[in-house]
Amino acid sequence: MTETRVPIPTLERLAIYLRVLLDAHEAGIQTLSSQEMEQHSGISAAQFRKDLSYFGEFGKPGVGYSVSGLIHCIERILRLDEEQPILLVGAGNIGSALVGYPNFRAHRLRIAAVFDNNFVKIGRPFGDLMIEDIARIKEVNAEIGARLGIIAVPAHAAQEVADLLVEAGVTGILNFAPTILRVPEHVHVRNVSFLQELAVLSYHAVEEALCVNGQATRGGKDGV
Amino acid sequence: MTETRVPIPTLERLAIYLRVLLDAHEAGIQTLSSQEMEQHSGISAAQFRKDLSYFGEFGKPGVGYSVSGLIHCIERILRLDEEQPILLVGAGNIGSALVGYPNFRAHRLRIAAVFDNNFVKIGRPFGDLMIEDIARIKEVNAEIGARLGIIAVPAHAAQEVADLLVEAGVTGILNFAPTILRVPEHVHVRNVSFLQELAVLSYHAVEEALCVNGQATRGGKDGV
DNA sequence: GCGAGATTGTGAACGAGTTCACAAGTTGCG
DNA sequence: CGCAACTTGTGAACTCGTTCACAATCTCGC
Repeated sequence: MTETRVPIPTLERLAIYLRVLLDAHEAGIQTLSSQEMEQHSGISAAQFRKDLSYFGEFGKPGVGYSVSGLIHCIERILRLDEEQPILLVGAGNIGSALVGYPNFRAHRLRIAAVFDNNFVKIGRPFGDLMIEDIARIKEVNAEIGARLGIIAVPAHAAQEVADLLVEAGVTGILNFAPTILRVPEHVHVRNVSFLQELAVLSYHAVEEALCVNGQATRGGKDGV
Repeated sequence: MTETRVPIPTLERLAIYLRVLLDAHEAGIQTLSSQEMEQHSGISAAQFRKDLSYFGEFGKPGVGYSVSGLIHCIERILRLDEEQPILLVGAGNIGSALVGYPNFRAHRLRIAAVFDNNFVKIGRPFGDLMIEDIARIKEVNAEIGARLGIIAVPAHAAQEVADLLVEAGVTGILNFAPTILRVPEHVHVRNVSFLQELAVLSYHAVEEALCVNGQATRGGKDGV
């Protein structure tokens, strides 16, 4: 148990490995080598071994990794070995998609409560939950004890919601609003931005199109 | 992947700069220094200048950057200077959230068509579009000419949809399905995975909780 | 017009994360 | 048992992106 800092990319990949392992388990496969993981995940065998080495030794030389054993280990590492309750703020389009997202269950993630500030929405059903008043978030989380929160509100309200989540005891925030959140040192934020993703693709997609035409890749007008 | 002269993190940040600039423009600010950008974006001034330096010189020493001028330049770099049509595949929860996402317009991204394979859904209205048969995607895109596609279907159907998108002429894919897509060399894929993001947060959130019992916390900046 | 103050653009130093390469461990078979 | 075929775990080399530091450039006030 060497207490080295784990790179964030490593954590991101752990989730990918876990998905591949769950698929393999489903398919009845009992053992997997790093080589096979490379084929299924697109991540190099060396990278896979290195990533795991941050946490310990899980494989057997000459054999590979026990699928069910490694599933268990990664789940423990990612704290997915027991149910993680999540607070969702924002009962709009994105919130709606999230409560209906079927893949959470396999990772023991569960949206435990939904909040909004729109008094028309408060009290209405949302998935199999009921929309609660954002003003009651601290009170509600005193019972739930969630450490994770999701912000799915318009940008102008995001910072205020973040403050409320932190106050309610949340230490990890998944932010769908296009804003930089300011949070205390001990709180972690990850942003999901469709626009950002599409912008990067937009750059490449058209770049590719220009390359195909044998044109210069910079500055010129694209011929119609 | 093709040769990447510009680092991908740089492209991701360009989208952030653009957002800050649009806000500043809205607020009537006409000039911005890299220092001020740092305060608004959380990205270091040096990083900001370095990022821009990949594409040319946009600022004036002693003054800073013209807000409207830089907006225009970044839009051109990201190919957001004229409307980008997008094909959306999957008229489920996520697709629904996407067509209702209000922030696309500011970036001139427009979902131009929605496809599904469920014959019950085909022909029904979806936002201000009508759901079309996935079988007709190539035919439809012959008119639209979209280079970007979004996959918002269950994992088991994602690869098939990717193949269809590529065949229809798409060169950039935003993938919401938890699967590794295999695509030709010239096609770029970006994956959006709620589970992955939450898994990373889960690790940190509980880690923090454990650290509270005696250990110092370590500040982490998350990419945006 | 000129010096003071501000800010950019960028080569160079640095560092985090990836890839490499190989010793050490495991299995199976003759 | 001993050798051949595999596979892991990991220090070391390397790559790529970030940070630093400073010359060059620009504006403003006097």
